[in-house]
Amino acid sequence: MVKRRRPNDPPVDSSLADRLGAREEAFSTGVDARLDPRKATILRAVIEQHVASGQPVGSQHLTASGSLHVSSATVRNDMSVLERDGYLTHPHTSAGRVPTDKGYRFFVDSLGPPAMLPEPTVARVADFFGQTHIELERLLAETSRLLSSLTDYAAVVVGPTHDAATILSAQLVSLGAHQREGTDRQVAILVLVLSNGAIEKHTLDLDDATTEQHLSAATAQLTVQLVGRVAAGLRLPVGHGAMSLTEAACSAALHAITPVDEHPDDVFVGGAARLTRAFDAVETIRSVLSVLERQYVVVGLMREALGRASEKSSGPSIGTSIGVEHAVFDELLACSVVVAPYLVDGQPVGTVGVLGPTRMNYPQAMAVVSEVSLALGRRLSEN
Amino acid sequence: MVKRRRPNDPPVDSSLADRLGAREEAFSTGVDARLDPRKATILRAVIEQHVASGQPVGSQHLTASGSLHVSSATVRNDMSVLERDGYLTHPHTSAGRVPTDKGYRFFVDSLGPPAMLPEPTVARVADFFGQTHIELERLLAETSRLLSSLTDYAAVVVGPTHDAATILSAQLVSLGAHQREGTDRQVAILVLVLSNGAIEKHTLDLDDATTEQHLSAATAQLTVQLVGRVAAGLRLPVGHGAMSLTEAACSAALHAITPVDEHPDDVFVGGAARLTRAFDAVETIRSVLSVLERQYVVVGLMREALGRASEKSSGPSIGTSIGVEHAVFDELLACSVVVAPYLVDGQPVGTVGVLGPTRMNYPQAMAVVSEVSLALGRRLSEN
DNA sequence: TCTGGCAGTCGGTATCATCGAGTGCCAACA
DNA sequence: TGTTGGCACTCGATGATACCGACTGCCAGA
Repeated sequence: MVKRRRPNDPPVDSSLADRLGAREEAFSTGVDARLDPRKATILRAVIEQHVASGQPVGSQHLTASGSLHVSSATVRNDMSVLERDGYLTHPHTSAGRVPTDKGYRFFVDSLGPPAMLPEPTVARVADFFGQTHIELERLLAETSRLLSSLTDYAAVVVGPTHDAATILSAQLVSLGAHQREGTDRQVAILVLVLSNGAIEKHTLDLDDATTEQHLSAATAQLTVQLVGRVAAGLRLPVGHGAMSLTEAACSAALHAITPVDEHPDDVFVGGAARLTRAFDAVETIRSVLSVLERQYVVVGLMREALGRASEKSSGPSIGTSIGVEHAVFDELLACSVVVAPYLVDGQPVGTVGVLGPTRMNYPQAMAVVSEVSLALGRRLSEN
Repeated sequence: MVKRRRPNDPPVDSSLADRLGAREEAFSTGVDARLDPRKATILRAVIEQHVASGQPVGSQHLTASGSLHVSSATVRNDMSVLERDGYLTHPHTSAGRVPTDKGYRFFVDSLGPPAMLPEPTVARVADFFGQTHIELERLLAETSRLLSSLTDYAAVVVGPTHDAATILSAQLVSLGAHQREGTDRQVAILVLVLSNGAIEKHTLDLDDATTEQHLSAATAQLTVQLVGRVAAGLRLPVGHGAMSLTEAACSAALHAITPVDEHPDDVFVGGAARLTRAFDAVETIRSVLSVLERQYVVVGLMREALGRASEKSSGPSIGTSIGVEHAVFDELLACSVVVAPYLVDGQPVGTVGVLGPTRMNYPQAMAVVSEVSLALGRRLSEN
């Protein structure tokens, strides 16, 4: 029964109160004074225990686990304050405490720079990205698997934007003629190769019997007009009257590289099956999985989480979004997201992230996401 | 209490016994005489009820549902024979009967040609494939969603093989030089456009500083050597000594269009989240979902099921694989698969299918798969 | 060969008592 | 004022028990 108290690490993000004040409406009492050191420690301990065990944690458990040198009664008092302030709840009277989303948010914001990953993990990441060159698409898909396997949550990789990429090649290829609604039509496909290794395509519907000669002429024109230009700089040629073949192709090119909702950036979701372990209610599993099947929603979610990125002093910026914070996606109320952008030549071009239960091992997830985003960026910067 | 008996439809696939004999080892009693009409009717009724309700079905329920004009005692007797012969089981003494995989197999084999689909379903399929042209990949992905939404099971679409397709264009594009392990290397990407609308790509690692001139020369040579040729006819040029750039590119082309295990045909899995409703054990859900994430396994499963296709007189051949029949994939013991090839210009080039619980609505699933495979084939044959 | 009747089986559900982890509060104390 | 030990109270989880009902299996009679 040692009763020594020790001064605990007190770093509390001062913007926390503001950021959460607007969000957690159920809690409007103005008591947003930053937590005192011991309460912060207790909150952290509750979260760590709860994440590890999945069970509500009681005051006895906490004091028994050692690092806290106060009596269980004191812990109880502090916990009830933490509950009043919205950081904890308990499912019923005689149960232990469970962190709220606000509690997790505090926890995440009070984390320092990402912890060191265990050596084997670092090695796996290095091995993975040290592989001989593979297709961009495949690389991204495999990256999502890697992330998922390292964290045991579902992982998302959003492919690089084409903004900074230059067009290396443009080609119009005829797929041949076919009959449609009585008239002869012809379908051609425009293939663009971009400097980031992506290949984008778009079909064109040609309304008259365009000859091969027309197509190769158009391809030549396209080569002049497009190759070497930065993808983001593409503009629609101002057409006067009917569009020429080249103009139509330019417009198709623009479509091909512009992500829209129905044709989003490439998104790779890996390890979704792992989420079955993360939740106990089957209905939750179902709704989360079906959200993950809608790519544009996933992209939106990643963007949302990235917007919440902390501007830490060192290391990459890591975004987190916890439960109610992305309440727009109400199927994901029980989920948290940890994302990081990856940089090619210093510019953020895409994101990687994991999606798991709010009861997530944040430090580990953040460390892994950070490591993988750095490694992926490095890899893509190579050429 | 009407006691009139009526002669029921007796078509029993005579090859059934042989096909199952080798498979269901737990059942070796030689009693493989085809089922008498009433037992067949009872079996069918049990299956239909069980599929509809999910519950074991008892003799009373069957007689109450009307179409069976015998007493429950008679049904009981028949059911116990059906159980002895391996078509039914019951989970415990005081429970009703549940079909075995062998029971489902009998049921499926005794089905006639696919039933007519309800008008709205037919309309949805027609609408879907009547859309203006979209990208091949997108079309296939959306097709898997359509299938899934129509059946409420997970759906799989395997993209068309390139065997019959001709090469429309081949192009080598440099992605620029980069440093790797001290030496200067260069990466180029070979892009093939095939007549079926597919675009295949493969990266080449060039070990010396190849110039743009070399690449365009090689592209010209490739165009001569490859364009117009049938993809299946590609052969590796017999190299004497070091490979020339063109030879290397040809070899890359071969790789690009040859599906191997690590680089399978395009596979699109849609609606996997729907499987959460199909099983009650979370562990089953998890293992099935994680199998669906391994594309090459899915391809193998589809192939297996397609090999089991019935050679019915009319309509497309529909393959089914039920539980133990694909015991190789032991995670899928609780699953059944219904697949059909789709034909382009009369040739089967790919498959569509659904994967659901063995307790599946086979007639409906088969009708939908059949309809969609026909429609997809028609659509792809258009150009 | 079919049928009605009846005994027997056994899982599912409801009820009830018990247990114990955990809280909240209070008085005492540093 | 903040901390602590003690104590009453709450309430879900667990386990025992009984009951119900849906089924089967069997048998004797039509």
